[in-house]
Amino acid sequence: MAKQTFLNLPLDKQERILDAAKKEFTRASLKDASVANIIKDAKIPRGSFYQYFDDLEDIYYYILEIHSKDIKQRLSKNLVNYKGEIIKSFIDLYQYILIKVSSEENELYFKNIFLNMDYKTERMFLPNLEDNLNEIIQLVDIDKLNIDSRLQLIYIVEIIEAIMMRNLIQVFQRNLSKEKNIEILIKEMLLIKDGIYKR
Amino acid sequence: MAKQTFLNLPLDKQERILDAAKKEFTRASLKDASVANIIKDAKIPRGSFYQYFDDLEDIYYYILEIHSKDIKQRLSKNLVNYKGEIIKSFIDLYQYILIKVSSEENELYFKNIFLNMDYKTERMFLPNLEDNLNEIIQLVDIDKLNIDSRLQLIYIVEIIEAIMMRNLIQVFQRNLSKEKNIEILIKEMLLIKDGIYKR
DNA sequence: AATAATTATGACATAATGTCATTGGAGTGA
DNA sequence: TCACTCCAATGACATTATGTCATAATTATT
Repeated sequence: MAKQTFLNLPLDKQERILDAAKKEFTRASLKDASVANIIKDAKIPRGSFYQYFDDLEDIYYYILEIHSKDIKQRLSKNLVNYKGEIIKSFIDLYQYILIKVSSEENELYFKNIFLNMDYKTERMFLPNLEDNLNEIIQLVDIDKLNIDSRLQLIYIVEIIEAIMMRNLIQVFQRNLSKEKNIEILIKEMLLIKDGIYKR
Repeated sequence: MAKQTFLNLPLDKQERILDAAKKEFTRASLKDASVANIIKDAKIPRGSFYQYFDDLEDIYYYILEIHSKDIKQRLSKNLVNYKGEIIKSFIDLYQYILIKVSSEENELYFKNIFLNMDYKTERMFLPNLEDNLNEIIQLVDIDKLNIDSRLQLIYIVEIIEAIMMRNLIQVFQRNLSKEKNIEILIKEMLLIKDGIYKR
């Protein structure tokens, strides 16, 4: 995940390389992108690239992490603000993500990311077990939830995140408005909140 | 999706090629697999391969479809057998898939498929909007469901399939027993059936 | 037997990957 | 000032892959 050599570089050079890589990942999926295009654009020799990163994947996930760092933080904040209300916290998180991925500067980059989404990329992008999810679930108010133990919160979070990801992909696949897209997300959230079977 | 030339081939030759390809996709992900290995194993010249398939992806999805054809059919059958009961139908489908993907001959192949799962592959593998899902949702009994229109069934099916896929991936990621895995799936299904919030 | 249609073949042009030996330069200590 | 150390920079290279294409071989059709 970015070798020390890269991190030692002057910031403007780092930025030049990351910009070139982001440009390439805006043009093509991870599968179709090439190191050649990145180094040409960033004006660095081929050997240097491999001094900085293991390979394409390495820089791909490095850049993605830069863009998703605040998403992971936002969830904890929401849980505090909404007093452990999990559904509200995730709906707010979704709106936050939606604004972020459809911002002028990032839209085409994210379009490419989401149209080629795989499970590994998803794990990098959303809060997950490997990072701070364990701390996060401590913040959830489970009194109103239909579970026997805090452990089962994992199931709920996974379901919610699956729903979020699917709806995000729809943004770029269909040409729905942001409003309509959020409307559907909220409908689905309520569906699993109250149950898909009638009370 | 497999050119006519391939389909004209004698069946044993077709099979030889498909076997070689499946072997390669058991060894490596779509990203890491190579045409070279397939043609070496199948003992056909390079040119022939490209007479039969557009490229690696082409044969990858062709093989996957062979293995998922009956899964898609099974869902309709279940809906008939279970009189439109959607949750029961999907739980049965899950058990059917689980047996299939962990069968002696297919286990390592599917392990590779699932550990490298992406959304495109998922759409190929599970019943989806593009194929007969529209007919399928006609079979669902929506009287007990918490929706206003049959259209919204799509949301429910998507949520259920997302849950299924995540649990299938777990089979190969963690080393859970099949029994424990199904137990968790059923728990999650009941969770969304009754709602994640207490009644 | 002649001709048409289809399939088989492997050499080739092209492009990509990751490595490595060497060069260059900045900082340090004597 | 010099020698030395430590990184960073560099691009040629071996290797491996892709997809194409002209031609040969085989099979079908008349």
